Amino acid sequence: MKSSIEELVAAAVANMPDIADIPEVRSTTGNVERTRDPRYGDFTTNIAMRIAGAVGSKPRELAQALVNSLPSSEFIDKVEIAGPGFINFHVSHAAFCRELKILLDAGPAYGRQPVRAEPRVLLEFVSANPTGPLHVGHGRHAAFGATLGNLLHAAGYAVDREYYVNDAGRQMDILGVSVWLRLLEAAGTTVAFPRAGYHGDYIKDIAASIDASGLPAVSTAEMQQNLPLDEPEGDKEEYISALIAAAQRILGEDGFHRVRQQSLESIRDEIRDDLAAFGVEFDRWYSEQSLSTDKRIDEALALLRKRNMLYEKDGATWFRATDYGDEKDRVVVRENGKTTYFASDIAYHYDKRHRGYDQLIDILGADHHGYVARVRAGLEAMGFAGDSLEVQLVQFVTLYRAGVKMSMSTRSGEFVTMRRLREEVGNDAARFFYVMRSNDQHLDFDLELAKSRSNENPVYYIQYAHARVASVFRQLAEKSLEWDKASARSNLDQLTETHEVLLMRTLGRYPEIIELAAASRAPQHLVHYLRDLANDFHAYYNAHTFLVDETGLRNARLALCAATRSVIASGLNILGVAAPDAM
RNA sequence: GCGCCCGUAGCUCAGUUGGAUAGAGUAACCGGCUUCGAACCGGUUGGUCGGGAGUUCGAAUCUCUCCGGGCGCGCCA
Repeated sequence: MKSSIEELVAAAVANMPDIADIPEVRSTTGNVERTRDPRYGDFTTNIAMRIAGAVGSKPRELAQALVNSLPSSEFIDKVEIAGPGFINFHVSHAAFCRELKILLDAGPAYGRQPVRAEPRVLLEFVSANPTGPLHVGHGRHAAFGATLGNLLHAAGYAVDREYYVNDAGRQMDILGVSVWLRLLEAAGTTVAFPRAGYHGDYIKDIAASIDASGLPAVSTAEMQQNLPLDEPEGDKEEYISALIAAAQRILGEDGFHRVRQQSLESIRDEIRDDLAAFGVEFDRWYSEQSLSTDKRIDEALALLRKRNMLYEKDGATWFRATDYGDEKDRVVVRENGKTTYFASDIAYHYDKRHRGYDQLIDILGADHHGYVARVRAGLEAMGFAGDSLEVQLVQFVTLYRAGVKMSMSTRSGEFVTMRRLREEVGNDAARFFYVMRSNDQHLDFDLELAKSRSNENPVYYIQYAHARVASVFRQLAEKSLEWDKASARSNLDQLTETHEVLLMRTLGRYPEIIELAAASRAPQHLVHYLRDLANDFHAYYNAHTFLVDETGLRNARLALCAATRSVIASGLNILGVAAPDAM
C-alpha cells in the first residue's frame, strides 16, 4: 500500500523535469511514511522540506507544485499540504478494499517477500560453550536469533542459521577432568573437587551416562600419590592444570580424550534438544575443533602472513589489529605454540566468507562487545569489507525469583536453565517476552511474576484475538451458515464502520512492519504491531456483530475476520509462538 | 583511565532511523455481558524524554559536555 503512494510521488517528481534530476530529489523520492495522527491522513512525505534547499524554493510552494503534478488516482481521496510543508495523503476506501483483497488472495504469504538469491546471509547465534546446559541468558539469544532469522527470511533474505560449538581449548580439558573426578567419586574414590572445575549436578549425570569401559580404576591412595587431596589455597588455575596433567597421565591421551569428547557431545546434544524444544533450529552446527583438523586456522594465518599482517614478539605471533582500528595488536600463536581462540575466530569468519556468505550477522552477548573490533580487523586484513560483518549485541537477562536477584555462573553451577524457564512459563510466553524488549535493553525476568500472572501476558491477548476469530467461524457453522468468499469480495465496500476502516488500515501495515523489523533487526516492532492489531480486532468485536442477517455484509465482515486471523497467525509464526483456535 | 550499551509516566518499556500535540502495558479510579468467548471493550488521572549547551524550518532521536547505571579492556574461551 505504501509503495503505491511512493509511486505517485515518483510520478509527480517525474512530471517536473526541472527538479527530477537533482541528486537530493532522487534519494528522497521514496520517502513516504505512515502518519501518526489520522488527522494528517494515512501517509505523508516530507520530500518538499528535504529538497527545498537544493531546489531553491520554499517548502510549501514546492509542496504545492508537487501536488499539482500528482497523477490522479482512485486510491487517493484527498491530498493536503500541512505544517512546514508536509504532503499528506488521505487514502480512499477503495484502496483499503483493494489491499484487503490482496491479503485474502495471498493468505499466509501476505507481507512476505520471495527469497532472493543474493545476498546470502549467515546468522550465527547462541553458540554457548558446551560446558553446561543453556541458561535463561542463552534463552534470550535463542529467541532473538530465531526470530530475526524468521524475519529476514520473511523479508526475502536467503539466510542460514549456524551454531558455533566451542569444543576446543582448555575449557574442554576442565570439563573432561570434572567428569572424570565425578566418575571416580561414584566409584568410591576420595577426590578434592577443584574450585575451577564445573560444579553443576549435570556433571554427575554425564559421568553416569558415558561409556567408561576400559578406563582404569584409581584408588584414593593412588590419587594421593599424584596430587594433594586438599586443593591448596591460592591460584585455582594451577591446581586444575595439575589435575588435567594427572588425568592425561593416568588415563592416557586416548582415555582422557574419550572422556572429554563424550562429555562435550553429551552436553552439545542436550543443548540441541533444548533448543529444538524451544522451536529453535539451526542449519549447521560448526565445530571449532574442525577448524584445526581441517587446517582452516593454518590457511587463515598463512593468508595473514602473506599479507604481512603478522609479526613475532616475545616468542608469540601477533596480528596487526591496530592497522584496522583495534586498540591493540592481538596474539594469534602463543609462546607455547598453541593458537589462540582469536585465531580460531579469524579462521571461522574467513571460512564463513569462503563458503559464499556475503553478510555475516553475529549475535553476541554484550560482554563480548570488545571482541567486535578485532574480528572485523581480521576480516579486513584478509581482504574482506569490514561491513560484511554485522554484530548484534544482546544485553543481559537478570533473573529474579520472588524479587530476589539470582546468580548465573555456569562454573559455580548456580543458574536457572532455559528448560526450567520454559517449563515454568511456557514456550509461547518465553519466546514472546524475550523479544518484546529491544535487544540492547537489559531484561529483568521475574520467574514468580511470569508464572503467577501468566494470564495477563500480552501474548495471550494476541492469541485470544486469533481464538476469537476461530470461534466466530465455529458459531457460523453451528448456525448452518457458510462464508461465501465471492460474496465477500463484492461486498467489501460495505465495511465502512470506523472500527472496520481502522482494522483494514492496520492489516495493510503488516508488510511494512515485516520490512521494518527485518531491516532494523528489531523483532519488537512486530510484537507491538500484533498487539495493536489484536486491539483493533477486540474493539471491533465488542462494537459490532459479525454474524448479521444481511448476507453480503456478513460475508464481508467474515472476510475481515479471516484476514485478521491470517495476519496474526503469520506474525506469531515468525515469533515462534503458537496461534491457537481455542484457549 | 580508555571503549561499548543504557537513562522516556509510580513500575516495565515502545518510539517507524530528524517530523506535526511523546505513546502502550501495568498500577489507581469510573463505566460496559439477556446478544458471535468479559482472557474483552470504553473513559479518567499520570511527562523537566537524566542535566546543560550546540547543529536547523523542526531534536526523545544527531554533536559536545557533565551526572547516574551495566559491561568490557588476558599469550582464557
